[in-house]
Amino acid sequence: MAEKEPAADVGVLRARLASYMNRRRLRSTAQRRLIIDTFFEAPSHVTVDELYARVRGKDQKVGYATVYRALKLFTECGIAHERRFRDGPTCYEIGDSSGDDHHDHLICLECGEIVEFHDERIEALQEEIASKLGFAVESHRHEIYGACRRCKLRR
Amino acid sequence: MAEKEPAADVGVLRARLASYMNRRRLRSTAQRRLIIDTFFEAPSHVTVDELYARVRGKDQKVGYATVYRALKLFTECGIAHERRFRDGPTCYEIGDSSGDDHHDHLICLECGEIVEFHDERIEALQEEIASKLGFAVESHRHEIYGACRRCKLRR
DNA sequence: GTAATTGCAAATGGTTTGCATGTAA
DNA sequence: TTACATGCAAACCATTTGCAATTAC
Repeated sequence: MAEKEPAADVGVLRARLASYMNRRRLRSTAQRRLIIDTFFEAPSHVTVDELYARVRGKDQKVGYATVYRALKLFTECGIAHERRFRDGPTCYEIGDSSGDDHHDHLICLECGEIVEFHDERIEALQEEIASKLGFAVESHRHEIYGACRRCKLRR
Repeated sequence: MAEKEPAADVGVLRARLASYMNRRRLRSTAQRRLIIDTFFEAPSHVTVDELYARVRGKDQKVGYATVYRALKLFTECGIAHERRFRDGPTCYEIGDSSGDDHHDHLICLECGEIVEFHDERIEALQEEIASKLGFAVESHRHEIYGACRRCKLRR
């Protein structure tokens, strides 16, 4: 898994966070700056523990709760998304800068690799099914579990 | 939500449980019989708390852990399935007697109603997407959240 | 009689919160 | 100066487990 893919436009995400914090009169502290920088450097899906470990690697004094609170803040302002796959721990993914970044996930059951996908045909079928059953779709979650290429070959 | 839909063939489910218990030399106790009967009478998706309350309604002495352990047993032998929607509590659904009962869910965000669906076209698209990305599909989870007919009208 | 089962209470694991202290604005 | 933020420990919640007593077989 690459440490850093093209990277959603980090500048836009920083701006969105800044604007949200401004509106709410929240403060820019050393810890928050450290956590946000660390979050952007990390792989696109991190657990709280992983992020906490990375943050602690740079500053031993940051508390666990602070990382939790920061991730909650990032989630609220839309620069991060909470994901809970299977029974695994909650992980956070860096949000797309467009603000409309819906996608679904393929998860490798062996190595944990996560690949994103988006397919309009499936989206359309969902709408069709929902309306047939009388539902108005608001959101959805679609996860496919299996073995990634590498793990398939390894066997 | 109906208390009881046509009901997956309860007899078959009971037989599957019995056979599983036989194989493992597990015992038929009053508590287990009570819990299984209560589970079959309940709506098709119940949380542990709901089931526990129903069981307690019939026998004050049954412990919480016993209900948990029974549900774990039902899940292991395939007559029940664990589902975790959104952040809500884990709920258990009565398994289909056929043993091959894959389906996905539409969940009403207002009243919690759960409707099941299955669509071969989506299944096929999943396979297509996965194989394009090098994955061998093992299972999936697909949940659509929105407003059910009744809740849409109520607004 | 032996091993599985139960009920209780205590332990667990992940997450949140209260509060005194620290600090950005 | 005055909220907001932090770090810690304690609280929380859902779930699991250890154990002595009970019960099915």
